[in-house]
Amino acid sequence: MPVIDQSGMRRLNTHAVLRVLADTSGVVTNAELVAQTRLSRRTIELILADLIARGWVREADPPEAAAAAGRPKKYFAFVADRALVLSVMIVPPQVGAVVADAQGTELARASSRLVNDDDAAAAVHMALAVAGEALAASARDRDRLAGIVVGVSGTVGVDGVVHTSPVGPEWPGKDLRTPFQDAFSAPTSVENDANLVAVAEHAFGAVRDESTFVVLTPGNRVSAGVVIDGDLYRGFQGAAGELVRLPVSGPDLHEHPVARISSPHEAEREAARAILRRAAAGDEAAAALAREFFASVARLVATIGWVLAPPVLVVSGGLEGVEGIVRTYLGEALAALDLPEMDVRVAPLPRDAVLRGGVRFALDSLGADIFGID
Amino acid sequence: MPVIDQSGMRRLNTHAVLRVLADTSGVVTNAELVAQTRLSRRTIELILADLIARGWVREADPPEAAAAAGRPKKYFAFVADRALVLSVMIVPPQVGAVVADAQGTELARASSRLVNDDDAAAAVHMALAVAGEALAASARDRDRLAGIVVGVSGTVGVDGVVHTSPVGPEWPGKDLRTPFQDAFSAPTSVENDANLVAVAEHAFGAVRDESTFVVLTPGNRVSAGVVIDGDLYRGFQGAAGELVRLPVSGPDLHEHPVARISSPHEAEREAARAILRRAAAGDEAAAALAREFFASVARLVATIGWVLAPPVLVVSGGLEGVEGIVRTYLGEALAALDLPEMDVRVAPLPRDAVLRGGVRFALDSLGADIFGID
DNA sequence: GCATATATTGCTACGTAGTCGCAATATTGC
DNA sequence: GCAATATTGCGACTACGTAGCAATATATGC
Repeated sequence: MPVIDQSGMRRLNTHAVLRVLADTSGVVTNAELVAQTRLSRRTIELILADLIARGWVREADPPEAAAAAGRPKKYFAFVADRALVLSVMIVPPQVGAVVADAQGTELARASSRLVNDDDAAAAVHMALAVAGEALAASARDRDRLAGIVVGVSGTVGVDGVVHTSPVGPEWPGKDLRTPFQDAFSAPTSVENDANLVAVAEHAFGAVRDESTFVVLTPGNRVSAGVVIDGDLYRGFQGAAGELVRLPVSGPDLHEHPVARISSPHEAEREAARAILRRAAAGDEAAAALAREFFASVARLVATIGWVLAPPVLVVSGGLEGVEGIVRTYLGEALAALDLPEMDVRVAPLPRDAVLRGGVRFALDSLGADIFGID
Repeated sequence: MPVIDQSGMRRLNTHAVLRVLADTSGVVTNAELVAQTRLSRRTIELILADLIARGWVREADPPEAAAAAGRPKKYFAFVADRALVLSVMIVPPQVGAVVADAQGTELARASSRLVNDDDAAAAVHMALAVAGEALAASARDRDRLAGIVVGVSGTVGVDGVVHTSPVGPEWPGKDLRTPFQDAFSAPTSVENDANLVAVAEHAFGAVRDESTFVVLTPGNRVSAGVVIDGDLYRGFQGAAGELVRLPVSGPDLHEHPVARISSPHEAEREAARAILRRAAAGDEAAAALAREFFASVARLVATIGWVLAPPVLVVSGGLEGVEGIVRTYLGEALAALDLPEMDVRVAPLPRDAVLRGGVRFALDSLGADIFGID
């Protein structure tokens, strides 16, 4: 049980004020902060004075057409770029990086492509370069960097070491935390890319309204991101949701033509989508493939359902433009199975899901640390 | 984000002191409380004075042979029975109740047997009577009752209404919360019995050292209790871990003779155990049955493993006296499968697991409420 | 039995943080 | 310009935790 003294109380209340500021886009007044924090105006004033001194808040000009009788309000604005986060993606053949401020606003990005998926050292080297590029492009002081998140295919331990990888044999055992931590001197965490997709679906995707859900990306890169009460659940060695080796998938599903729907290679995704479009257009051979594939996806959904019973399950992946077809075939396949009550949603990946999820995750996991509190 | 003022700070610190007191069996001194809470002695003194006035603490006699140079210490004792919890179990044909104090010490118990498993109304009636009996036997003031937990077979919504039941068709739809809440006027929650077993394994069973684990009770009453970061995970409508309808179980597993190992009827459990003992003694027919059953259990373990990757999975159930045999057969079956890294433990049910788990769960879920704080 | 050593208590003084409320102030509307 | 008004600025107050000194109750040595 935590105990608290006056200075701890002040830290807590300062954090609450900063949270409100960070969640507000424009300028705020004293009165708004009082209403949202339930602290007295005097306390808000004192905390704001402190935050201004520490560079987190600045007095702002009143917005247009904000004139009323009485003494005019003071307006304050959050200095969002006083702290930055870096979100890096290493999903061969793609490498990317985004720099965002403490509000999650993207300030800069950079990306590149790898020539050889399995060359882990080259991939890390490229990712470091791309991250440096994005940081330079943000034109912000590097020592404002408060945290780094690296999203990568495969399972990763809390120590940032890749445990298993669908990419190639050179990846397991690779430490992805240290290079970034050393290069940019900021606390770094490494996460499975599907987990970051789940965070993205939560923050700006199909489950904005939920706090417990599973995001399933079916296909030859099948995996699931599990969020429970708003927190990612990783499992031991990050292996939660690693459904590739689940017996129900069916032994040769990974070779299935439609399974390429979740490939990181756009050409393969497009080939899979083409099959679905042909199926929808009446091609019987394509329809048979689709039924076969989604019967297997449905078995996965049922398995997750009976083990975890998430209120909501999102089927996400390379579904741009074929959501309707997916919904139809998956719905048919699900109807044939015994399922617990749950809301199965089909959604395309939010744009830049891994990188944007990484930004969100970095901000969430840094918590109060991003403000330099406790 | 929570804000806090001085009175909130005092409540928090009072709670911390109460927690230390509740976790301590004997008497404590001022100095011990200072060391454990990191509050100043003065603050401890003031909080203790308040707690004495409110009846939670009394000054106690010094323990034997506690004489040393200097002014003698003051000793304080926690008045554990200032608040009580009631743990009720309705697992036909068994009904039971335990009354415990705020430290979880059992003060009284009562139990009975039902004649007809499926008569839900009679079962509730009986459970209310048994609970009243236990309360009377505790010889404590009834208005000290701070919370009630009812453990029942099947899935239960957060509203205390049975959702699905392995017992019989009369159970789904039955509201189990209201009768107890009304009869004893205390906040009541209804939980799946396997979940309470998981809590018991955590508190005094095979996973005392873990905070994330799954407790799997295989057999015809197969179900799993999922604990994540120390908290029970229920799933939508309490359906998490409801593995009965999972395809991998195999269609006729529920009829399997060894599956009776988790029956609530002792005679059936004994019959299943007898088969395992015969198998261990060299009976080939029995061994074949055992292999068949544990192959199916192993598939369940693998499924849970790939979905959740719990660091630890406990196989629990009516295993008294046959743990070794179970370990052997399960070990063999697991070796034949592709599993994520996890620690699979075989453990007998802790004695009175459901009722004792219920007591623990009641205390945990009441949190600070049991002390009347916030 | 009395003085001394010692550890703990009882209590006062103090600093910090949140709240309350009054007077000063800057603006609009007439 | 003057009244009306909403907000600021700030002093007074209270609650809580902390620091530290003096009083106190016991054991021990002579």
